[in-house]
Amino acid sequence: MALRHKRLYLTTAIDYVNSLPHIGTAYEKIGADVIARFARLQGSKVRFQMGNDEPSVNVRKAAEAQGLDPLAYCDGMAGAFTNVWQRLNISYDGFIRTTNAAHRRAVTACFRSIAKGKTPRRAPNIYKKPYAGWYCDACEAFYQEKEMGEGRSCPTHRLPTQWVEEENYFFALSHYQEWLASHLRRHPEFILPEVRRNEITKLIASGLEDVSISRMQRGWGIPGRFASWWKQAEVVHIIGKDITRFHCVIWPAMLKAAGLSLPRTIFSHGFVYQRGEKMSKTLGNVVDPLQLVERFGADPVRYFLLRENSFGRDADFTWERFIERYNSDLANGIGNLVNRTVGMIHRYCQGTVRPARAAPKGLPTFAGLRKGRARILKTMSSAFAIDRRHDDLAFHEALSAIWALMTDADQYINDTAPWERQKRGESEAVAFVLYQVVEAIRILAVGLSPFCPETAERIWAQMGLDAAAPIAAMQWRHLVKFAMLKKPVMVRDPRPLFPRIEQESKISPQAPSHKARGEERGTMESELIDIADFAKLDLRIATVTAAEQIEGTDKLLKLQVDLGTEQRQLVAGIAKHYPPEELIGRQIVVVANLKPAKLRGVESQGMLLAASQGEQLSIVSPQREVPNGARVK
RNA sequence: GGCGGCAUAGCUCAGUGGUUAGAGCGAGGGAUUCAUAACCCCUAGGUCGAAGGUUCGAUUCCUUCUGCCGCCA
Repeated sequence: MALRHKRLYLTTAIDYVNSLPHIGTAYEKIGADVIARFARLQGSKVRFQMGNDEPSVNVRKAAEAQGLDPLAYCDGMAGAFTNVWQRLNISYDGFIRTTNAAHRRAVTACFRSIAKGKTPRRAPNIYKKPYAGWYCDACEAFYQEKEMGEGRSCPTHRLPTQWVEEENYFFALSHYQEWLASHLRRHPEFILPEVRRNEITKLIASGLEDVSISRMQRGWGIPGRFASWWKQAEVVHIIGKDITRFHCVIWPAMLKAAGLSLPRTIFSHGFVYQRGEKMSKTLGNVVDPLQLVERFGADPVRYFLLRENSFGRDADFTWERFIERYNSDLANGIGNLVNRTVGMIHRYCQGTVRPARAAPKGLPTFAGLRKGRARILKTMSSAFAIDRRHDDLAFHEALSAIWALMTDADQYINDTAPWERQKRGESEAVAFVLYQVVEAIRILAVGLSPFCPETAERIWAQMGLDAAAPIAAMQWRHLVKFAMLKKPVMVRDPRPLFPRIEQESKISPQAPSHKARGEERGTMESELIDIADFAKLDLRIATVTAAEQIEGTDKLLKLQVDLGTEQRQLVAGIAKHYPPEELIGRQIVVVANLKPAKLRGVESQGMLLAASQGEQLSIVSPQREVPNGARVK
């Protein structure tokens, strides 16, 4: 089954608006968006629904803190949220706010039909019962005596709780226990991945208690918790693993009670950690998706999060890995492939790609093209198949299938070396090689389009493929066919899709304007070292006593150096910059406590320091002569 | 405390009851120049968390332990 349906109703959790979306919130929407886009690519009709959950005590407090009316505050947050989603290219069709009149009406109607109905045990779904207990405003929850800390403080906020007595409406969740259990047995794909399903299965088996659904006086607007639940009949619902319980137990039971159909699947995704730690405002390690998008664009962010892990698992965000992925996969990978291909088409084919049938004789065919396409089709189909055989949404596998074809294309180019054929006048062969590579890039772009829609479009435009058909018109089935081009197309000027992130910016990857916000303090600190780290280096002055080129290499020199107390042999990759004789007698700086290593079979007992940038290189020497063995610090 | 999951190369992860346990990234070397110092080729000898057990044989099965994580109490 799974996404083969003609219609897909896809929803995400609705977000609380007491703080701006962070990268974990974005993870959910990005994952859902990829599903939506893939389903559209397969020809399904998709309704992709997101929203904000507005009325709550915390929101009221946040609004008050800013001197705003709650609704005005929520209006502002709704704008802020949708702005982030738009910047991330989340293709939602509807954005609901729980304060919307339409939503209120729907909830009220839903509530009424629940109230009218009976439980499977023929009792009223909703009943009134006085309730009294210790209540925490911040959590909006009651606590048992034993759960609370000293002075009856709330266990999470450590704030004093209050004794509250109120008339409460209860939903008879306990009566739905058997029904839920059997639904789960019959429809294992109702909760995915399996870990989460098992948790819920056990929770249900251990017994369910009725839940209070009213908190009339405490919030503002619509009554309490009930407002969190949607009334819509959905097919696939994407949520975070923290709210599995509510969305997989209480919500389905209420839908059932209201006589509504259930979602086919509730998929519970993982979290995004920052350097293995939970992101939190107190730790100051919250990664702002907007900042990332402003600096790198939406696609690198989307790509990174989806490439690092399958969707059900936790992802970890670190600047190092982000930059690593960006440079190696995006800049050096897809970016460079498109760039070199477009460049060659300009140079060798007057900027024109011509469809061709058969390869000129003597030219190796691009065997990887067929194979790669088949693999992409297969892997992507199963990666998006949300069913019990495919427990997880394996976005990362889909991406690695796409990348495998990309690598093959690079290899094919190197093997056939169009630049050499061009010199030999084999223009027909050159044109055919490039035509096949364009075909590969076309497949890559379509496969990539759910993940990185902007990039797919840019590739499309740069290759001139939009002259044949807009990428939006591309369907999954177009990947099955080879030779889509009917007539020649002109490529545009090559423009790098992803400029490399250079080494320098590694130290502070975030834009300077954001530094002051102090949001990534965790990252900043971890990239600084303290004096003890520096002290680990044993840097010493030495004089070069002998130097010779290592045979069979053009970069390596073998040096003998006098460290004062001992002689050492070093291997240094500076032969292109220094003839051996120029080094003899010169003083250098040596890392004396470096683990020895063998380079081309020659042992190197340390390394010399040199400064380099681009083609320039200079060894580091003391400005005045000092005794050999002198410590550098 | 109960239940469950995980622990594999520097990093992120695949994987299998059996001759030499894999990939990507990083690192080193080579080759090359169409390209964003890129692409391509070669190089990783890792007690497969620890200890026992089952087996002709275990990283892969079982038990215990340790560490981390999740759910629950």
